[in-house]
Amino acid sequence: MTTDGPSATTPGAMTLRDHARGAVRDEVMRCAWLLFLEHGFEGTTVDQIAEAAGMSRRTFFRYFAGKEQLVLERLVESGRSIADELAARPASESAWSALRAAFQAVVVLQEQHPDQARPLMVMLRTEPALRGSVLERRRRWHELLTPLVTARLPRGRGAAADVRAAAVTGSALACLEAAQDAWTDHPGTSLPRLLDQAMAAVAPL
Amino acid sequence: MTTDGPSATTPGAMTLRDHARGAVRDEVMRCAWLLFLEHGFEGTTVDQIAEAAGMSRRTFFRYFAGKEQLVLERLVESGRSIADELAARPASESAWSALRAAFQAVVVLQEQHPDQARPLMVMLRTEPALRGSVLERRRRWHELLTPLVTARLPRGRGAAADVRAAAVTGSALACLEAAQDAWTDHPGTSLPRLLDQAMAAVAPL
DNA sequence: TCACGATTGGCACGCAGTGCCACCTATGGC
DNA sequence: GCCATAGGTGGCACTGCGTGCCAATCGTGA
Repeated sequence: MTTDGPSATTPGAMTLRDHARGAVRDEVMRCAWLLFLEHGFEGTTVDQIAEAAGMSRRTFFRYFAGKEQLVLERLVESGRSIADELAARPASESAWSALRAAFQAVVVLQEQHPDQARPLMVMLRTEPALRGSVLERRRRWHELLTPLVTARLPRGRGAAADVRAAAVTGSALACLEAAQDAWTDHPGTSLPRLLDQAMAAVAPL
Repeated sequence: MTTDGPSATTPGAMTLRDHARGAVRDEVMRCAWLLFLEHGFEGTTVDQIAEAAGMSRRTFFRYFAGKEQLVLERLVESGRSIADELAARPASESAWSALRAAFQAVVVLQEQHPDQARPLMVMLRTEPALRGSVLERRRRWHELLTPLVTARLPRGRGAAADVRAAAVTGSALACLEAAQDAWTDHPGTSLPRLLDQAMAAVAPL
């Protein structure tokens, strides 16, 4: 019994239980989100979430490893899509340009649903307890993307190869964050445009 | 009564109490560090730290806002020094080069005391509870450095100016982290050299 | 109908952090 | 010397998160 959802080892085998489990998870996240919007993240207790979702506190912890997981869940999903996009870019493309292109799907998705994305962004920066989750997301995306970036960099040996790919990946993610922050602060701006400006300010696209 | 140490509003007025308070804080941090090395961060309880330092649990929380603070303390200090170095660089220097130079002091200091720095780095990456602290440090450094970086960038207007400075600062910090990570993983490497490689891989120095 | 596994909920922990209050101690005025 | 005051200290109780354990329950198949 894990809290990771449908077993990742057998992706094709979605049993009836897995579907039910997924539905329950979605419902809990929906209830929790409403409470977060009303009372904030810290101001909402697990007991309240469990009650709103119609389950006991103990059962809640069988579906989610913790309260943070409710927020983290949404963030980590996009990482896979970025990695897929990056892998699909032509091999001739530079790492920086490929990363910019790989971010496009996430950025567009975010801009299409500002009513969902903006409150989330605000909450992530407002609530101190959630700052760890942001780093966690960043870390996982970094882990996912770094090997793909390595392939697009001139060959190096030893620690030099590692550090370059990590630096490029981390910088790109920093640009993404900067763009998202600016977009959150300045309503009416275009997120893809901000991302272009951010990444162009660091290295030529 | 705060937990921020000597009152920041009157930096010159170090009363006798402030000195005593500082000494106690140092001693608690020393005791805590020994326990962290032995049992890990999560494996050490506040009660153990308080007992080792010869005070009650309640009193501990009057000196530190929480257990994380014991680790965070050491990290945030360096931020001021980086900001000072950056402000002291010639105005003609590019933002990227100035940032590289501003990191030098911290990087050299870290390399001079690997026996202290390495376990800290390892702990920061190993303990999930400390990941939030890392982000917190990063965030504060970012806040400190961004305005200084803005001055070294070509003029922009509105959100464009903000996002560029934030992106450049964030990228530089990402390079620093990448270099520190590689240095932690590969004993015997030169941290300043790794930082050069990291930053050069993103933008020309 | 029975047996089996999975889910659930309740209970009791341990740990972090906080508010409140009583105690002690150092300092200064009388 | 005596007392008043302020600040440090410790104890107690409380909320909240997260976990281990166990009994009750539900669904499924034999």
